[in-house]
Amino acid sequence: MMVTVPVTVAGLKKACSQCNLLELCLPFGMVDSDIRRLDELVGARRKIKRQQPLYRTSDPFEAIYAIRIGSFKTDVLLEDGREQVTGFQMTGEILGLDGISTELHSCNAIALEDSEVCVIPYAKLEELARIVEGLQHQFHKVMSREIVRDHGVMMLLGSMRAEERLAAFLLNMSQRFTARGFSASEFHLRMTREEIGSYLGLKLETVSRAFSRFQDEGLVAVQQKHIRILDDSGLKRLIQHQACMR
Amino acid sequence: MMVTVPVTVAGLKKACSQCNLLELCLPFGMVDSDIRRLDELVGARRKIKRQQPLYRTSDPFEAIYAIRIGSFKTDVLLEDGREQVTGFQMTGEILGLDGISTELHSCNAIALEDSEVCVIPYAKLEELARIVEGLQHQFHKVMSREIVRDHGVMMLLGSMRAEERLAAFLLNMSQRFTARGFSASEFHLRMTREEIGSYLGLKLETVSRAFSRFQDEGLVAVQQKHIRILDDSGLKRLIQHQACMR
DNA sequence: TCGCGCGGTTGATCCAAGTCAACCAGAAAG
DNA sequence: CTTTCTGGTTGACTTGGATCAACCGCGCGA
Repeated sequence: MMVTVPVTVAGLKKACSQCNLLELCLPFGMVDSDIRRLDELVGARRKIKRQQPLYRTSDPFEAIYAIRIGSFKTDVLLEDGREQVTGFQMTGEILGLDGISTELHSCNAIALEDSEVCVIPYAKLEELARIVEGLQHQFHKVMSREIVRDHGVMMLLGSMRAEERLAAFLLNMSQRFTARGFSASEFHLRMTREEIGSYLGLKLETVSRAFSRFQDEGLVAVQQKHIRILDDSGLKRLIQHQACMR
Repeated sequence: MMVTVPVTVAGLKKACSQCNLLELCLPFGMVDSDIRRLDELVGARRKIKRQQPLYRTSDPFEAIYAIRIGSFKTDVLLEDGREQVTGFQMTGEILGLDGISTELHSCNAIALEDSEVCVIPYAKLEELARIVEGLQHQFHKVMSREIVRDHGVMMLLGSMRAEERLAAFLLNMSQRFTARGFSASEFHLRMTREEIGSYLGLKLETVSRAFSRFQDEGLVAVQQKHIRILDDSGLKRLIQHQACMR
């Protein structure tokens, strides 16, 4: 059943220049005068309720989205129902880049909690990027960063064992929470064990067991979705521990 | 030991407009008049001998590369020596996009055979993309396509079993050879079993065994690197066969 | 307040892929 | 022509993570 998602066509100017997500989002690294020109770019904001899609596979592509509030997962589905979570996105991160290539979205973007995004109409973005050099450059960096991130996930999926994957995941989350001004050592995961498992190429039981083992070893304190990292360097060591076996 | 790679600073104009790779490469979908403007973009060509790097992790990023002749692999290395092959690239495909985000390359690009690339200085590309709308759009599509491709690999690594991964790999190679005017059913792989394994998140023995099983089942004829696909739809079926188990 | 259901944990067992090891074939070097 | 080396195949055995199943506990709605 298709639910129409409320669209706030707020005539709000100053979308970017007054946003405190600046240094995490598309405008990062742009000069103030250029950022002011971005304000005209963000046409509207859109609220997405928990578990609802921002877009779905094969939806026509018209815009990319900057997360203002909340968080998302992206996933691809195989015909037989298998799901692969391809990423988790937090405030300031950009969603929808997958759609540019075919002008259809190639994955689903689902809100992990009640969220809000800035809608950036793609045609407008290209137009403005031709005029504002800083925007062009930043946009390319955002896409490139996504490619680099994906390579990291491939490394994770292709070459690491279960505990290494989870350790890498936790350190990555910690680092991203830090960048947003939250605690590096204590945070709340928005996704289920199953979603973490899908992202890491593991079953939820394996994720759960790895969490328990980390807890036993005093690396983290886990209470459901609430995580406290007790031994950051222990987790880091875990990722490279293979070194001694070669 | 660092080997200086020969750089042909050919003053050859008409780089793109006379290239028969057109419809596979960056200019795909651009109008003729725009393509002619691309000619000034391709500064030089560069030959890379088999096994030699086009660029390496943490090399400064200055240009992206279009493959004219030959093929490459890209990989990332972990401190402990583990290698993850992140992709195999053929003629017309673009290398180096990973470098835009940090202005340092984040992977190694190694020639699988004696190869030649067109060097596209990145600063020049951005400049021209601001003027030539078609170029801008194409370039974005190329980056987006890379992101979508990466998501496919994640699906492969995260959710598929060994034989499914190899089947998907073979079908993908077949499809890309076809696009280049070669036979869809008979081709020569340029990479070793170990490289295929690294790409697919498997050990070379597992790759070898899967090849043998495919051969036994009459799906393909394998003779070292020479592959003949005998039952294309059998391979396709294999990828989705999980459906019946749900 | 109680009961229900979803998400999470834990245990027992199984199996796909990894590991280790021997061997083979073709290409390159002497 | 023989030797060597690299890449590939195959077999025997091991193992990490999947599977199956029971159970727990928190949060929510009646």
